[in-house]
Amino acid sequence: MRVSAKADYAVRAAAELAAAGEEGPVKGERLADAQDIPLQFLEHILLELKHHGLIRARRGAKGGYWLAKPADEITIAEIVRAVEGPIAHVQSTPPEDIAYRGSAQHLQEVWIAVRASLRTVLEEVTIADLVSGELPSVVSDLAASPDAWVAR
Amino acid sequence: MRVSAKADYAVRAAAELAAAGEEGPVKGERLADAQDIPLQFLEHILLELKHHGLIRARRGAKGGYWLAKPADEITIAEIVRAVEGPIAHVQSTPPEDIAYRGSAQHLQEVWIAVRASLRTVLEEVTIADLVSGELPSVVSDLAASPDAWVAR
DNA sequence: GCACTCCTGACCAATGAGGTCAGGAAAGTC
DNA sequence: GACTTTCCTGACCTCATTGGTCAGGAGTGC
Repeated sequence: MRVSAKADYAVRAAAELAAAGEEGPVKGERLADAQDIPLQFLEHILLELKHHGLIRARRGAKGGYWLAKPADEITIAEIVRAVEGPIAHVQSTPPEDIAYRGSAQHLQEVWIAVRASLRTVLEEVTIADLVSGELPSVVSDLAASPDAWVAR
Repeated sequence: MRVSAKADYAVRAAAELAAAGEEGPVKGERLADAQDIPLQFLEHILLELKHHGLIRARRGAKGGYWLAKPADEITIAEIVRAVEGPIAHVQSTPPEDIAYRGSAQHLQEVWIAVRASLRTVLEEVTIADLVSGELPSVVSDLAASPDAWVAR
């Protein structure tokens, strides 16, 4: 139930690419500097994003990375899945494939609801939303409650 | 973003205890059998739940475990926190303590919303709800959508 | 005294997290 | 063609976590 450094880094790098927009390929080093991410680690992450078709790259002088799609067509969920794998799996199996016995019968519905609630946030926010700061209302409503900001 | 075996096991054991109700202490072995959980592993988990004040136990013949509070006062969130630690931390720090730079400024709100959405499910469902199958409407609504049951 | 059951710490193998290092392979420049 | 730049890739490293097992100690009830 935690967010890994990799996922956090990947989203931040994507945001930086979106902000760069049409100004041509952005070097890995610039992304690393802008977001304070270890360069060599970031390169591995960018490679994964590339393999999943979310970004593209060119080598050599004038080389760098750019988004493979418009920023408003890339969701945070896609990025998280690319680097962390499936969301909200239980013991590494998807919740719809689990059968519970006895008193735990209905636990499956709970894990399904957990995944669904994560999706309502992660699949709703695009990189463009993130950069502009205009988050979908589902999300800004959740983040607006003072309760959401306190630890438990 | 995954649910560990420990959390899954812990919730299932708690459900079994709730179902046993007033019939006195339940042996670890019976819980393990009923929910198909490795006994020795389960014992460690039950110990953690006990240390967090969620269950109680007595040794010896006629010994066993029982819930420390009424089942409708124990939420799934409490159980998950007891065995997995804080929910939705980013790189092991709570989202409210992270400061993002540049284009990632608003990422903090996103992670806060992620945590809030998890809480709306996990803090709403009690062990009593789970056993009875009458889940809160927030949760059953989420689980009712066919969309929630398909992988991505 | 004895059986029963929980309690606890030590241990273990496999995996993931969070990186670093070294070199190779394209792309552009002179 | 040589050189520089930048991405690409695999190997490696340390440490913590996951998902357990094992062995024994300590209460409890009869």
